[in-house]
Amino acid sequence: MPRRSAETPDATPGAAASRSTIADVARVAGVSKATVSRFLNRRDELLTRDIAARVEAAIAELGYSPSPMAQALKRGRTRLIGLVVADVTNPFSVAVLRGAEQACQEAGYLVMLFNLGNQAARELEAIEALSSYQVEGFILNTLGSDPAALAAATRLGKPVVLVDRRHAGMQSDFVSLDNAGAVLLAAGHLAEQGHGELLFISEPTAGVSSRQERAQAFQAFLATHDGHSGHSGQLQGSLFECDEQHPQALDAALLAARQRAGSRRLGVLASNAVVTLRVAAALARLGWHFGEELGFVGFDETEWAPHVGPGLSAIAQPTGDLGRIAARCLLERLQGHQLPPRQTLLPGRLIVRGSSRKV
Amino acid sequence: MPRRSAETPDATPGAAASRSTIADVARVAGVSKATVSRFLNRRDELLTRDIAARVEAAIAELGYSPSPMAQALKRGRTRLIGLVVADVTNPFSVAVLRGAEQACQEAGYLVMLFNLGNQAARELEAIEALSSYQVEGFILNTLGSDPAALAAATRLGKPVVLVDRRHAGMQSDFVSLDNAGAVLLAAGHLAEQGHGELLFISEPTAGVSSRQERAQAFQAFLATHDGHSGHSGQLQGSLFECDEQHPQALDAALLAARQRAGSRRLGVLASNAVVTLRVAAALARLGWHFGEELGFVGFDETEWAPHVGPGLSAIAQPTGDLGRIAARCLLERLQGHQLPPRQTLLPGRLIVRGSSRKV
DNA sequence: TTGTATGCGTTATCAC
DNA sequence: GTGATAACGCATACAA
Repeated sequence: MPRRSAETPDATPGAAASRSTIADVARVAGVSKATVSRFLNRRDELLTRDIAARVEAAIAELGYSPSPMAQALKRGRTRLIGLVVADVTNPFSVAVLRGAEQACQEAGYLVMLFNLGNQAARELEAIEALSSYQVEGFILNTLGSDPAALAAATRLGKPVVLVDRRHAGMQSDFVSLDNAGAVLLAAGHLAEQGHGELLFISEPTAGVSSRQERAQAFQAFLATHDGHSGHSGQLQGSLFECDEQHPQALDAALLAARQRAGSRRLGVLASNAVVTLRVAAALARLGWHFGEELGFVGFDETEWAPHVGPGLSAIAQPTGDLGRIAARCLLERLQGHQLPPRQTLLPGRLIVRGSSRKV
Repeated sequence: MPRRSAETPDATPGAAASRSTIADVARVAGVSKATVSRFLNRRDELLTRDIAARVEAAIAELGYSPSPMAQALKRGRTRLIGLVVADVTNPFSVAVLRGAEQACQEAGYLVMLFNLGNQAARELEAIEALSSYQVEGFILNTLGSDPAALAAATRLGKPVVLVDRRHAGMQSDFVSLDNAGAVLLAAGHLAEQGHGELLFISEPTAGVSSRQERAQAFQAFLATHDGHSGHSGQLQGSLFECDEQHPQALDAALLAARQRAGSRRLGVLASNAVVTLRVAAALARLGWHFGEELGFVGFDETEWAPHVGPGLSAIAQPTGDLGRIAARCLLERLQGHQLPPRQTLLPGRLIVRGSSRKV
């Protein structure tokens, strides 16, 4: 079948108006494909002025743009970055995504997103799907529970940057909030505001590194201050993992903590926004109020934090920067820089609202 | 340079372990490339048992999987769907994304996401970038302000499904909430709960169809009930567009509405979650409270709606279904079904909480 | 039933 | 400076 001539508008619905190719441009310009290709890739060197002009005109006339697919096939470079996210519903992940996307776009890369929908089992699948599309590197914000996934990526020789969550035995670059510092910031603030009994509430750790780090930092904080008497006498605290399935267990944990507190004030630290919402639900069931029966600080700043109760104090993560830095980190490796695995830790910012202020 | 032999593990870091190709499989299995290809695509017909076994073994040994890029180049089919979103930060968009993604995945398609970051100017750019990767169709949840964008998609003969927002002069399938019905539901509820003065608050319409539809439906509701005396005397209402830049204008609008209400109760209807947050901020400035100085219903159900004030009543959109239906709609067209443009309108669901209940 | 040859749209290596 | 031509990895018409 002869190629459809370029002049034919081809209004036939359904019959995709086949994109014009480099061959079409060459024919219209009356030159060879090689010349067109040269014009495109190394337009400055070795080109007669009038030939360059003709090629340029032909490209404009046909609205030609090269096929990244074919280019990828030939060059082995796709200018594609694979971004795997545990859950797009998570605002933290989305914020990171935005930062990464922006940095990639500036560098002429396109981001291919794969959403796990919190199914850890799909982690390997994601990496394979993405790498079959020849993405040049990965940004991973996943559970990190499947070692095979990370192995697959490195086996393929593709650089990986991990965000927020480490993977077991990883050799990759890593970008994250300074969890230890952030916990200190929050717990210190609660103590300073006169909360003598602290409760750290987390999702089930389930091997997620950031959750572990935050819990450990909290324990370290307690150990440091144990025996010391703070602003309101003895400082003590405990940890609780709140399971989605058993909300009443959270209620019980809160009641128990209040009991332990006695005359001291109870301060609660929620390890992320999901936990914050669960705590809010628990308070509603108990008839408690933020800033009254308990002081509160939660990880992750959200748009709704100012409007719940007296305003929820929060640890804001530099999400955009995390994404941007992760992307830049990856892009540097793509340039071929041989560097040892780097870790970048960014500080959190405490935003104080009514929920944690001394009455 | 001779191809690296398959047995070499090639641990050289940085030197991407080149994926094995169909040629490698053919060589290992001792057959031709065509045979391998046939095994892959039409494995049932025409294949000697032992040859099939050999090919299968070779594939397993090499961990071979075909390159979608090369397949796309050859077949013209990529199994890629382009999804353009005005703003990934918008929970509505993300929820739609999830539904669409799931449906596409089930059909063996991969979703390529392009985020506009609310820059309308990038709409055309998005469509061109995506279509250069040969996506087979588009799901668009964009501003719809750039007619050239939609034109570009249809010019390329690629089917398009619009979600939530219509485009000017569109010929495409369209999936959305039944905005008129939803407004009736919300306004009717407010009236029924004894709110005699209604205020509809929207973002600047700016040509976004869903905003227009909601505003018009509200006006229609007022027209219908004008003169009629409802549960609390005369029913009246007005509309206000709240600009992000001038929050104090919103405060003034609320005060004015309260004034007009006189002894009647004031009911406020927010046209989306962003507006709801702005109203919450305004109430904080005015010292008002949801459910007291005003009754409230907002479009879009959010995770935080139950925890703001006495709980915010909301119109929940069937976001997951919207995405799923949009994807299925597109996939049907991809199968080659020639159908006229379809519109699918899904009903909203009213969730009543403290903010709108009769005291 | 299997192998050979060709082309998808590019880029790169040669000649000219 | 420019033009043939051979790959890249795959699918397919055709030959055997």
